Amino acid sequence: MNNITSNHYNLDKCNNCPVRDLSFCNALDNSALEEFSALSKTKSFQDGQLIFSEGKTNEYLGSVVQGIVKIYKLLDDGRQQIVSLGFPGDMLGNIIDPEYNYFAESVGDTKICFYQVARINSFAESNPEIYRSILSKTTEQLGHAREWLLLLGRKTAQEKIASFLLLLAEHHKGDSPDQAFKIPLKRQEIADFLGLTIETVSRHFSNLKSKQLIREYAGHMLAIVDYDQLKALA
Amino acid sequence: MNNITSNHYNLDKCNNCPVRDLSFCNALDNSALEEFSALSKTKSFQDGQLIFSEGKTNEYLGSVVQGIVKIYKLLDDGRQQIVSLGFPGDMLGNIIDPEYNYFAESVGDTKICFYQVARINSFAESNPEIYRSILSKTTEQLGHAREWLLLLGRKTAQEKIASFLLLLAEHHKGDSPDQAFKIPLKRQEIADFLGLTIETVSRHFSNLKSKQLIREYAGHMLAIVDYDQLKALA
DNA sequence: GGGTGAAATTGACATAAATCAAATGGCGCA
DNA sequence: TGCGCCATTTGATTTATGTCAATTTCACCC
Repeated sequence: MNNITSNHYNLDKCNNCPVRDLSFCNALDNSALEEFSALSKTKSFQDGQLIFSEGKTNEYLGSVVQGIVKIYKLLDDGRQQIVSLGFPGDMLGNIIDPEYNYFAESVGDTKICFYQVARINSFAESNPEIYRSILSKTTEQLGHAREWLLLLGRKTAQEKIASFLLLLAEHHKGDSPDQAFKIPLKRQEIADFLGLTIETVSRHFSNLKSKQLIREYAGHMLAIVDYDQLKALA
Repeated sequence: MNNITSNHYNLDKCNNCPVRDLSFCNALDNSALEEFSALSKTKSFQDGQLIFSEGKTNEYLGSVVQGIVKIYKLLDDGRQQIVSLGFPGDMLGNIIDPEYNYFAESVGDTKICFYQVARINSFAESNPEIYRSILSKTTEQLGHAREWLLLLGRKTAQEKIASFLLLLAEHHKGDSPDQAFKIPLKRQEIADFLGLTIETVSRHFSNLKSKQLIREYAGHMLAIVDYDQLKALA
């Protein structure tokens, strides 16, 4: 990420820039959006690929175009906590801090659209409303983080799992109600997102299956059988 | 808070507005700061007093002037998680969401400076840099929230307590190194901040005391005896 | 100074989740 | 088809933290 401009990353000029469809830029009018989009470059990442690291110079602001990105923190002994999942449309990083404070890694294959922080700032001189857009995204992320504080600090393992499944379901609302979807995270990642161990995650999945609240098939396809009852557990 | 403009709250016009000294407005030049400050009103709160509630219309953005404010979320059955502590200089609330998403309550006696969100927005028409200031504060809060996600999700009770004490110590750096300070939170509040029970908090305080890493006296005065060892536990 | 009530501590015990260890399942690939 | 590698599940056991119940401490006030 810190050498995103170097050739071996093979960046594409982002012509029909994805930000157009993202609330990210909802404060910009069409011509400003055009101009801003021209500053972006998209890049593809494979499953498990590192996107940026804690401590590295914060040169780029990203926007998830496709796939899911996990943002996580590490303790010295390797304990890991995922602090955010970036879905399409979500902002990645910030334009304030001099360094990244997190690790970001691709969950499955992803496409991410990057903007140089420096360019955003100079663009903002004539289009200051860009800051309000970014503020809006950041406020949203703060809300999610605090929701998760409640989950991590006060919910039981079962409640955590139920909340997580409902969160995933939220992101498939468009598809069609009660539609099955693929669980994008491995059990270990779910554990690192919920502050649990892999075994506890597995056991509670089994519980929910035996209670017929969910159904899992064909690898990792998940169907929520009884949405209301699941919600009651969350 | 939703009737902050009504008489019985007895608001003072904030003449020498505290925001002047807060990074909150660091993007504003002097005359703009003057103008902005004139929009503010300070209000005092007593220990335990509710400042705003989840679900109420978000009409005001606050800035903590004096004392500490706890921001928390509740589950239906009363389980509580403090998601943020607001120290002097910290922003309270946001200018994006239509409603408050949290409860805010005074920890000890506090003074808070309020701005109407609507006025901030109209002020921003001629001073758009205000958005960058608020973005900066919000990004900082997001960083703290995510740091706490790591704590809640992955740290042991002992590590949580140690981290908490170091956090408090951070806010007394100015006073003088190794200076004792008053623990502003009750045990129950500490528990609700760390995702623990009051008994676990108490036991680990006792542990740390018997290990001579900290000393507590005269009610709730705390002295960190061995800073480095405490840090090693965090 | 003694009484009152809230807050904090301490003890005994229960339990949810972690840990350790095996077994099973799924999938690419020779 | 079967081997090998992960990921996942399941089981047995331990442990950190929660729960329930006294007891102690402390601030406040008459």
